[in-house]
Amino acid sequence: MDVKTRRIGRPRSELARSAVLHAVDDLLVEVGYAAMTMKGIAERAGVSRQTVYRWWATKAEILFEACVEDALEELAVRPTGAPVADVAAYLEALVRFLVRSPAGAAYRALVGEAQHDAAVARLLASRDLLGDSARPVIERVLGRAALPVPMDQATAALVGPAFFWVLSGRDPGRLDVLRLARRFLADLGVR
Amino acid sequence: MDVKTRRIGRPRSELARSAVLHAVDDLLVEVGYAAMTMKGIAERAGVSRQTVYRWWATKAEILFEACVEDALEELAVRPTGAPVADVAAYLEALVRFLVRSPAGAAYRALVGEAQHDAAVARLLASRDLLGDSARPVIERVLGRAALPVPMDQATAALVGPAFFWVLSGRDPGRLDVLRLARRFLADLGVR
Amino acid sequence: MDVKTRRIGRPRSELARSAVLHAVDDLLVEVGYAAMTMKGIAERAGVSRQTVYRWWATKAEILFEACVEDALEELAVRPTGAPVADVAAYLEALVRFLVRSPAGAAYRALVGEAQHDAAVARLLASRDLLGDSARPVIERVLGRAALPVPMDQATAALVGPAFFWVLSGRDPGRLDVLRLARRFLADLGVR
Amino acid sequence: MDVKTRRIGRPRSELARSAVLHAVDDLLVEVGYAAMTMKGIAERAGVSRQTVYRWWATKAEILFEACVEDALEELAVRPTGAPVADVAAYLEALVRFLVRSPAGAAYRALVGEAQHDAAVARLLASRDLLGDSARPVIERVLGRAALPVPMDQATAALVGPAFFWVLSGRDPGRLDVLRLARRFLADLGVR
DNA sequence: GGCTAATCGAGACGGTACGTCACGTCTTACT
DNA sequence: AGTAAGACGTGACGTACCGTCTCGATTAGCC
Repeated sequence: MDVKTRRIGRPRSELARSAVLHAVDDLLVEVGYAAMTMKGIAERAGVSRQTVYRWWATKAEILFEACVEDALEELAVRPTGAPVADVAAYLEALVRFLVRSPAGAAYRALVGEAQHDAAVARLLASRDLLGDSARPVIERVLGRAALPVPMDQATAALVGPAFFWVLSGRDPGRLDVLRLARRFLADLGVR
Repeated sequence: MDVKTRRIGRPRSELARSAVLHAVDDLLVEVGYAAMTMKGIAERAGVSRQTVYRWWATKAEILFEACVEDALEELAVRPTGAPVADVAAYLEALVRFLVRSPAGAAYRALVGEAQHDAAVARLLASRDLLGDSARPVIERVLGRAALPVPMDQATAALVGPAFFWVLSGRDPGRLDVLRLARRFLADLGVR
Repeated sequence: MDVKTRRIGRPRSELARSAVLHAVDDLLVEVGYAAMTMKGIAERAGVSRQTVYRWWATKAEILFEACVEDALEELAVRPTGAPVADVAAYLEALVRFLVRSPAGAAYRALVGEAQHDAAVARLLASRDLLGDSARPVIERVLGRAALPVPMDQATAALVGPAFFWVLSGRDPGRLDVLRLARRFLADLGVR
Repeated sequence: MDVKTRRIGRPRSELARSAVLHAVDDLLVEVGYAAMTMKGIAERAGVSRQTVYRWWATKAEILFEACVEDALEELAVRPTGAPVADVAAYLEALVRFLVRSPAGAAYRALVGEAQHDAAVARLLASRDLLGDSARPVIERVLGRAALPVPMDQATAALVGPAFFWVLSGRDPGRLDVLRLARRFLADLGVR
């Protein structure tokens, strides 16, 4: 540990930290974002309310910290060599993340909150989880070809339809991932 | 007046109803969704809290009622005869709606809330505002040609990228609407 | 009916009046005074709220009107000829009235309310139910003898102990009515 | 400090406690029992509503806590040596307490409430203020003589007439305290 | 081993909004 | 004019959570 960050006094309890993060994960699934309160998180974590407030200002902050690592992992797909398969696999992982994963539920909750809370919007903007996960897929299928549009336009084209499908409450099973993948590649000029 | 709609007792005050709907519109802009409370709505509307609760169970319900008509109007675009222009105009209207319009702000807030409130999700699902606005555009540019994919897939393809762009907090001015329109039409096989 | 008291318009509904008085009786027993509301009375009587308010200003007024006749009847005792028996019988009737009778419950409720509501106090003062019921008993046992104290002092001496006993929540069965009767008569100088 | 009384967490604010008790005293005099609300008490005491609810469930509980000490003090009379004078002085103190004292007003309000609220009845029964104040007077005038009746019957005989006189709204100035004292002593067989 | 300092738990504090209830008034149509 | 129906503004109810605060207890590094 860095000498500068060494501080006297009782060190922060790693137990308390992880208990809070797990409590948030659990509570999001059990009671939902709206019904999740700082008080409830503290009680569920077996930690005092003061301790929660000492380290996080809002439940959004806790949730964000709790879901970032999981999100990155769940959105990474292994390359197969076939562009269509790669893109389709990514889209499937994306839908699965948004619909099934606790981290995805947290992410959707945060996106929702960001629509009416500027602080949460800033928090989300600090880490473009979906864009960052789409970029390596796009770069891989392009190979050495040039990207005909800016990267963020490309990621929006790739991610957008699935994102809208899920967030507007449509049945995830009915999304035609393969067709979306083909369209996307055709548009990029791949194959 | 219709015999069926004749009711005994004091009739509902149209003044109170519209005052509440306007108050909700104003408050959403001024304080945002999260800080908007039933109490605040009642006070802003100059109406009793009880009256608000008599007719709406949640602020989401009020917001939904307040934004539906505006949304339909703002998302309707006049046909120009040129498919690319029509689609691009629709996308521009969609982005403008989501970003600038009070009704669009309400809609975004509701979509956000729907991510962690099943009742709001049901409310939104009862009226597919974006899908319904996209369908006539798609039908018009198709003319007599057949739609190669189910309509909801097509609307998702059209709406999704712009929807994601806005909800993920990207700069609306940097979205290449024309390119999205061309891609969409190419994919439909139009022209 | 007197020509002078004839009024134009729809005459007062006797059905509504008695329905309200009965509803008050029932509700006092079922839910108690505190939980008895004007709204509840109206609903129980099958009468509109407005009709209740038109004729009575408070639930105390209704209750008073509902209990006066019953009270007078229940507090009247038949003379036996023996002073001690007469007085004891009266005290027993008094305790029974206060403890068991619905009208007595109403009376106790009104006495209670009168302690912190001047209007109810005036209402009760307009009809000295307990004093009026004690007076004939006292006059009878006195016969032609003169009352050595003012009548209200005598009624207080007679009624007071039993009244306190019941209103202070003591067990009614443990009150020694016979002894109270003997003391009272001794003090009056009877026999 | 005693180990048992040591408590973790922030200790209860004595300021808040006494502010509430004083507020209740004041409000009873100013607005009366019925118009006294938990909200009003909190505001008058400069204390949050939650704090009031944390320590007392009803306004009756607050009132009871506020009046017990005062009542005991005001109902204690100094012995003079003369039984008639002692008893008469007690009755005068009793009437003064019930009619003039704020604590007495609180007591009357509670007795009233107890007639239609079982919880208040229990509260009052837990502390027989009037009986407890009468007992020492009775024991003193008795000296070494035996009490010919159970103590509660004796206290009822002593307290009852004055209690009834006041609670039935009669003019306190017209109560013949001296005569009541003489009758009471004669009945006990004193002198 | 004592001192300093930050953390932790517990829980009371003043606030504010919640959703409900009853209040008493009113506006309708009907009788 | 009286009535049933029912919406209206008002305001207290009791609860929940907010974010802050004051405690005592704990746990480290430093002298």
